[in-house]
Amino acid sequence: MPKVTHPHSAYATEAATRLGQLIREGRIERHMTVATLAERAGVSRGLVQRIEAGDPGCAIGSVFEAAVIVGVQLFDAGPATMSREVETHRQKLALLPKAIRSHRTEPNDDF
Amino acid sequence: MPKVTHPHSAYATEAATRLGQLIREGRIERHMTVATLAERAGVSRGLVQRIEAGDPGCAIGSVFEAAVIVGVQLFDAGPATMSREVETHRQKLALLPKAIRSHRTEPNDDF
DNA sequence: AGAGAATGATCCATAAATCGATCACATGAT
DNA sequence: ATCATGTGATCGATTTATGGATCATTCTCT
Repeated sequence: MPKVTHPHSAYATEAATRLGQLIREGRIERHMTVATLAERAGVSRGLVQRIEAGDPGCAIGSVFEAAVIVGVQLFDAGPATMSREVETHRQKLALLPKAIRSHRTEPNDDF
Repeated sequence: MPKVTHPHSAYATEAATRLGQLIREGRIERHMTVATLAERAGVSRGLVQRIEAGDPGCAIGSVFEAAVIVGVQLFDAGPATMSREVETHRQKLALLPKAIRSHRTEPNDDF
């Protein structure tokens, strides 16, 4: 009996695809070869190909690294402001509850 | 001699951290437990913890899946528009060159 | 049209991620 | 203060991703 694996939602899958597109687009704009991008990112050429294809199994660190190199902006924060952004939210998170108390009700979905 | 692995750039690392923050924030806002999010995303509780901690080794599909569930928007496209976005850019990419000719010059970085 | 290079796919070996269970501790409600 | 439970960490076993090599094809430039 084959093991059942949980499929990803369409949105998650498409988001990975979209990021792959952005990376490929950025790479081509910069006249960069797949092999060159791979070397710069410190990964193999095959992995860059899977990243650009939107393979959901790729490590997020490798994908983001490739994105940075070809100039893809992540979460509305450029390389200059990302640090500050993280620090700001570290404080915001400190104010939130550390543990969630089960109300035995359905999780709140309306935001 | 230990094998040398390529470290990620600060920006890539911080982007993973930032996404983890967004996910944790979204989860807490919805009064969702780590275990509940894990179950909904089809991954283990331990993996959700690593995702929220910003571990760069996590599969991008699992991270995005968790993000979707707690309502984190990815690449300026909500669940309703992501499909169209991908399709639009598929055509745009088709117009770009399929292979990059090495000019024997430095890759173009100014964008 | 021809040559050289980039791309994409595949295979195997190895490194790494993920799971499931378990434990100690922190947290929030009563 | 007490108690139930969420959280975070760790361990071994297993699945999976990744690297490196190779091959066929497609593309770009001359």
